Amino acid sequence: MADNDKDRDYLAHLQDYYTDSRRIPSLQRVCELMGFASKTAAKKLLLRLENAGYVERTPDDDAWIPAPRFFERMLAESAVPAGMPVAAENGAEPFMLDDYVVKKPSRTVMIPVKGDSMIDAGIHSGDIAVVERGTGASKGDFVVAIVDNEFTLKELGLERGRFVLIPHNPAYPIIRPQGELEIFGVMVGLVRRYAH
Amino acid sequence: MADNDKDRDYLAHLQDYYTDSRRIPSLQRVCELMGFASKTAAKKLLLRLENAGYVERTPDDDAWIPAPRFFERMLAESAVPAGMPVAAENGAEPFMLDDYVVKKPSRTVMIPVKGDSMIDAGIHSGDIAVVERGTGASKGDFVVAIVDNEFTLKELGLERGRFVLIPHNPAYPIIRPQGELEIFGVMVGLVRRYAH
DNA sequence: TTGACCAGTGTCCGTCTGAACACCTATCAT
DNA sequence: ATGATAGGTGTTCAGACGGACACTGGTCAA
Repeated sequence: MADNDKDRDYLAHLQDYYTDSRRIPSLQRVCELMGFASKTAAKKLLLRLENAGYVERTPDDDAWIPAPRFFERMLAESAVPAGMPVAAENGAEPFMLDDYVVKKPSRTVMIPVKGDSMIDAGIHSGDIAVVERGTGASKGDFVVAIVDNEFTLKELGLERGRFVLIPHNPAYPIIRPQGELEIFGVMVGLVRRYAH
Repeated sequence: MADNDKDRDYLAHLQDYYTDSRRIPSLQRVCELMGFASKTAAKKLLLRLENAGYVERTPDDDAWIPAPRFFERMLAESAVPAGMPVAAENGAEPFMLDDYVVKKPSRTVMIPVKGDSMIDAGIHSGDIAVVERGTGASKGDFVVAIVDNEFTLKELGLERGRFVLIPHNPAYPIIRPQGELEIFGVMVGLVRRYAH
């Protein structure tokens, strides 16, 4: 009932196709992708995947669309490569990147990081900060504040009862806002991409 | 050439449809949605939206798919500073992070980072490395290698014609493998979560 | 006034699509 | 041995789909 090895491979092909084309292909294209000779095979495959929770039908029932599980990735257990590369896939559990880092989608925004004021916290220029708005910030949180009409990512500190913004880079000074400190949101995650 | 008021409204309908069905509807359904009587109107609308960068064709040119601008949302509420950095709202498209960091789903594995040997590169213990397998690694890439039957994340260096593994932490030595260097994959991304 | 432009109409047509059905053939428990 | 099950083939068929084309009616600048 669950997905066997072959279906897993088919699913991988579908996922690759989806990242390129952002849609589930037609039955004919599924045949081309998987090497099927008959559209019936493609349809049965999709039904199997639907049963396993990877794809579903639109509300109007006129097309296939990815279901949440479609975007699962494999999380390896770093401790055990166990020699064989294949084994790494065995010791892996499903993992959803977006769910991992985004808890409140409607209140979450991505903000590119500029500058190196947080470099000592492992936050580089060009990284993307995952920021949750409307959440109460407390001492020690990394927050995106609005200072001088600009976004600033800093650690929220407390100094004699007043909030201050602490950079993680000795070259930058602690910011002590005179008026009210306007906090845009709390940083809940970080995403970085390595070009290569 | 840009979008006028009416097209803006049409786009909103399309976006609503997309959040329900996660696909761009067929020309006929566009007609139903917008109240068109002729499919030609629908097609021309899509062409206009394509021109404005909201939708695009699949690589195989056999269907419409949303383009990046399709997921734009006005961040209008709450006085946003002028010249604010490009903030992509999530909400409508819950899978943006995944797109951002994963290019080849079938070959991508998430591996939790252990230890602080890459701390100077902004990679902390507990972070999750996004690793692409089967991609040729070259000097300067961050790679996951298999050393002593364990995963190791290091920079791939070249030393007198031999590959070496360079940690980004002065407390760790450069690893010079005697035999063949077994490379599991190339690090293409990083995901971190801040508990709060 | 005129003409260009553009959103939208109406219609035709080839083809791509998905549904349905009969059939084949490994695998596997009985 | 023998069914039953399940993945896959081959074929037919109605209709949905998108492309193309001629046309209409507003708007706006010349």
